[in-house]
Amino acid sequence: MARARKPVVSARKRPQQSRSARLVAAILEAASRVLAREGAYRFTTARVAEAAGVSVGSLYQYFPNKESILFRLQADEWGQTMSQLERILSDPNMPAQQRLRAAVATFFRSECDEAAFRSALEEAAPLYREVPEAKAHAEEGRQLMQKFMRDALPEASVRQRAFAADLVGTVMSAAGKRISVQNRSRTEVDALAVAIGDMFCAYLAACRAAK
Amino acid sequence: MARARKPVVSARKRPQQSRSARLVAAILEAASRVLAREGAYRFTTARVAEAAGVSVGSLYQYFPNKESILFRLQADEWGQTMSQLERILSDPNMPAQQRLRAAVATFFRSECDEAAFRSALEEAAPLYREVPEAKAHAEEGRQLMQKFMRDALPEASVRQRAFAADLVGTVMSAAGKRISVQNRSRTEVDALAVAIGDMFCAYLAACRAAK
DNA sequence: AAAGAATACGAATAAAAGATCGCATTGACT
DNA sequence: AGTCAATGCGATCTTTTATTCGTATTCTTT
Repeated sequence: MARARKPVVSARKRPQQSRSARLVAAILEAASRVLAREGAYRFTTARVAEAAGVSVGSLYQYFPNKESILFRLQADEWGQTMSQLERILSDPNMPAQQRLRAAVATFFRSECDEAAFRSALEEAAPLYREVPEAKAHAEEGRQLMQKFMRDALPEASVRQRAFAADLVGTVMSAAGKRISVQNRSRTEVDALAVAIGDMFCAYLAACRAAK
Repeated sequence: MARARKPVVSARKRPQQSRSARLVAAILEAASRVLAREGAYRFTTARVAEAAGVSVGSLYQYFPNKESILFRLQADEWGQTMSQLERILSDPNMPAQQRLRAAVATFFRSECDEAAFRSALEEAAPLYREVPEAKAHAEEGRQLMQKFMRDALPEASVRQRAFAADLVGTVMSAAGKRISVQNRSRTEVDALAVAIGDMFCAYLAACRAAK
């Protein structure tokens, strides 16, 4: 499963004038359209440039390679999702269980709403998964879930909490991605979100009871 | 996310002599090695032919295109996994809950044991997902899980059983795939399998109780 | 061993894709 | 207006990839 070259995704040049900032924005917007429409295997710099109404050369002024565009899309998406989930999972005005249910529902709904884009981004993951920045994201997600578990399983050991966080995080993320691939109706997705939220809560309740 | 050409994976020619049967076997074995080693994006007919010690031309005698090789690998894998799960989930000597736990454990373990191959096969899914044969597989999986639910939720309506089957099937399959990507230790995977089995059982118990 | 079918070969073709570079254009600043 | 840096362009080069086709080899059957 080894990818050949060492991965580079850091920006080649920083846009300084407003037109170049607009250009970068146009590229990213076009890239997400191309990705959603064509899928990861047909995502090419030429197609992105054309969709953005820009030349390939301009594209390569600000992105060192096509992986860096994909990674950028992923990073932006990740940032939004994470801040959303962080807000929900840390909300002090709700009991932990309710927060978890809300997080699942929100996450699933966002996966469903942009299903084509999200599932193509997942398809493209092998192209950027190896870069260090991507691993940092995964770590960030783990942290967030562990922090939540301090509220959900206050009596549990650190080790137990880490395990529960891993379990819930893995299942939630994997199921969410799967849902984006299957592109289902909102109704179905909402029902699954409720059921999976219930499952998590039942699991956590059992953990607390086993104490 | 549209794939361009209409997909064809049916065999071009049937091997008649023993040497050609061996050739096809060598190609498939080499293909799984290449896929595991290089990943889906670097899976090429040239690399497969070389790994098999065979010429590209020979490869194209029996496979119409590279997608058909990937699909064949997937179909073989699927067949094995399905018959394994079918045996476990239909075992009349075990209570339903225990069967489900065993199924999860077996599935996760198999995903873990050939992690590189399985996760690359998943990466390659967009290349063959559209062919009708692949959809038949998904349907087969659904049927199996619904059949199991007749034992697990005997009092439930068909609709409820279908939903439970969908939920359990989706989560199990998605989590299993995710696990193959993360390539974890057997110990970790077994622990996750137990926990997810517990979650499913708790969910089913709750379904029965809600009756 | 001769003949015909099956099989294997791999150089060759064509298409696609990634990335670059020299030149043209634009903007900022004096 | 003039100058210089930043920006934008797209033809072009190189590599990779999928697939084919004419020919050589091997098997089977007589």
